[in-house]
Amino acid sequence: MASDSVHVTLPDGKVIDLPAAASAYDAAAAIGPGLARAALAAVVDGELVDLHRPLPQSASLRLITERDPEALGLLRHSAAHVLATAVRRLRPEAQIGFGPAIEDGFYYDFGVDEPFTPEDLETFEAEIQAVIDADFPFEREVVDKVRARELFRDDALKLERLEEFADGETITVYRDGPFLDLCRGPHVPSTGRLQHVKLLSAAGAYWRGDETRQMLQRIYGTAFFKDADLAAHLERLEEAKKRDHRVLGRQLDLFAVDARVGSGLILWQPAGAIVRNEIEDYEKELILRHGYELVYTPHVMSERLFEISGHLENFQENMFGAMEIEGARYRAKPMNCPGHICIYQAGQRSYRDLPIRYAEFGTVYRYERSGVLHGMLRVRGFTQDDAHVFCTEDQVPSEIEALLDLVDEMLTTFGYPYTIELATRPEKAMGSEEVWDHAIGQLRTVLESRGLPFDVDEGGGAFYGPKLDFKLIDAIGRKWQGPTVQLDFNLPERFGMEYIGEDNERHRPVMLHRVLVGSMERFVGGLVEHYAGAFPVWLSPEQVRILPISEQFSEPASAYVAELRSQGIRASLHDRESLNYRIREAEMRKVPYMGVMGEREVENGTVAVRRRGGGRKQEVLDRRVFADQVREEIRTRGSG
RNA sequence: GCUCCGGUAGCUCAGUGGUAGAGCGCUUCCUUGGUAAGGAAGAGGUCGAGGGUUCAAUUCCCUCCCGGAGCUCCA
Repeated sequence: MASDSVHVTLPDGKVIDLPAAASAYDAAAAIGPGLARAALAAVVDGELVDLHRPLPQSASLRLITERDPEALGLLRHSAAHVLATAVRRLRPEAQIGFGPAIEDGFYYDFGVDEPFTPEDLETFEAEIQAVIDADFPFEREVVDKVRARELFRDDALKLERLEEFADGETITVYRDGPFLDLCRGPHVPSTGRLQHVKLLSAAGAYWRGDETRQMLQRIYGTAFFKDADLAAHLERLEEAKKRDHRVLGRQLDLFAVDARVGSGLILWQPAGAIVRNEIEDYEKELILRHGYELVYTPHVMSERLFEISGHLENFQENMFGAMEIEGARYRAKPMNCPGHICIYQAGQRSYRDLPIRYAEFGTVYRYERSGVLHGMLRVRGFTQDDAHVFCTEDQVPSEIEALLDLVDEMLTTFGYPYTIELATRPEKAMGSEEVWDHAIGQLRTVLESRGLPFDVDEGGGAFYGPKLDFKLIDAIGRKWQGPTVQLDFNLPERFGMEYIGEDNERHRPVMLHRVLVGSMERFVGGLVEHYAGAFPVWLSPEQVRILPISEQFSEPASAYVAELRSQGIRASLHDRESLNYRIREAEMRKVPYMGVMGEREVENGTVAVRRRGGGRKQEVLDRRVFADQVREEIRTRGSG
């Protein structure tokens, strides 16, 4: 065996020997021609690298094919380069920014004088195909800073990035055909490996995300290995569009906005108000059972309160401006916590009283920049299902545990799987690092002791404390902001909160902020998309619609509607137009149950029940049996 | 807030330098129907607001308001 040969260890433990300077591709070829064709890149000693990179003398090797989880990101990153290649061919003057792979695709930022149009995207797509057909190899080159400056002498944005490299740090560039980019890599072997690339949209994006910097034009796209996967992805986008809560909100008369009311302020129509009220009723029942007490606090409060709380100092840019009454300044509250603290301080508290758990559906107002407003999901006025737990430091872990139970029970009711994130100290924060570290440690300990998996969101905490964020996963796999639990050692300090301990001394309580749904507006907006407007029966604005075959049967039908209503079921009568028409109306209105009554039913005391989305299938039931079934479904908050 | 795109009937949208159309919805009438649109007639619009250019502006220009795709931020 020659001393300069290469030994690679494969995942299955098998060792193969190759000539010096052999690449992962050579290894693949040695294993079989099929693998050599399929290989896209390799993981060598744990690092993802190009397929044609020479291997070290001794290495562990795993070949990456399109079946591996790393493959899509790799493909899309290469697709971004192919996009830039195409754009540069057609627009040589375009400055190149960054072009990474992102969750569902990739983007590339360009500095151009004129923004791109939809027609431009079509032209670029055609050129992308040409670049793919040309099958340019992706070639990696290691360069020094001097050489890199020379290569990118006309690319101001790349030069700026270049200066951030430390002296001696490895700088790599990638070339595919005519295009050269400063890039860490790795890439697929050649542009021909890209097959199914689709450009999706173009929009402005600040250079490096900094609004004081130049605005670039970002092109978003996606890429897949299989045409069917691309088609499925585009279908998912269509599906998301169909579920858009703004569209369904209008169709189902759930909520409205009105320029006369103002941007980012929601008008809840009766149907939407029912959904919201059901959630609030459910949650009240839930939290009262879990030892909470309901409180109410004003919407407008003296500005001095927010000086004490620190909101004026830390949150002012998100607050509505002050209003002046008799020389005193008032503010719309941006959070409910100061009010709840004042209620705590309305009396002397003993350790025997703790934990105290105050809950309020508290409406808050926050200034949000106009560009971020979005339907019900991002607004300027919203109602939080807010609660604050005041307890001793010793009680924190058990309170967190109780909250984890509460969150789990609620999210299960709505059919949301979820993930947990632990968010740590942000740059702008109150309180010492020791206090923060201690608080973060407590949250971490509880999660770990329960064996719950979680991610860490560095710097994602609120200014007054670390938090646990729950992310919901909806019916089409998207993530939503869910419950949050925030630990706060700071506000009790600022307000000088106290309780009398067992030792008859004054002690400072710890405070937990928590929301379950977060904002009623956002949560209901999210639910609309989650259920695609077809709410489960307990949440449906209209639960049963009774359709007499003809007006001849309106009277018994109307009597049955009254009977259902008297049992607490939201039922209505629709007796105009043809039956076909009314069935269609009810289906489009997403009413969960339609009850048809004609001669047969009237004679037999039955109702022909058709389920939403169930087509012509019907079930003839005794009227009382049907009412009982619906009531039971409502009572158990079934997800049907 | 910034870049770009848009705002015409309640909704979805077409259209034009000479003050406007469709479908759905709404109203009325006819139809009395067995599981996703029965038929007819009618009402409904200062073409987002203000200013400018023009003999004439919904149409062209400017400013503002509102919405959308993003950037940044976030419950």
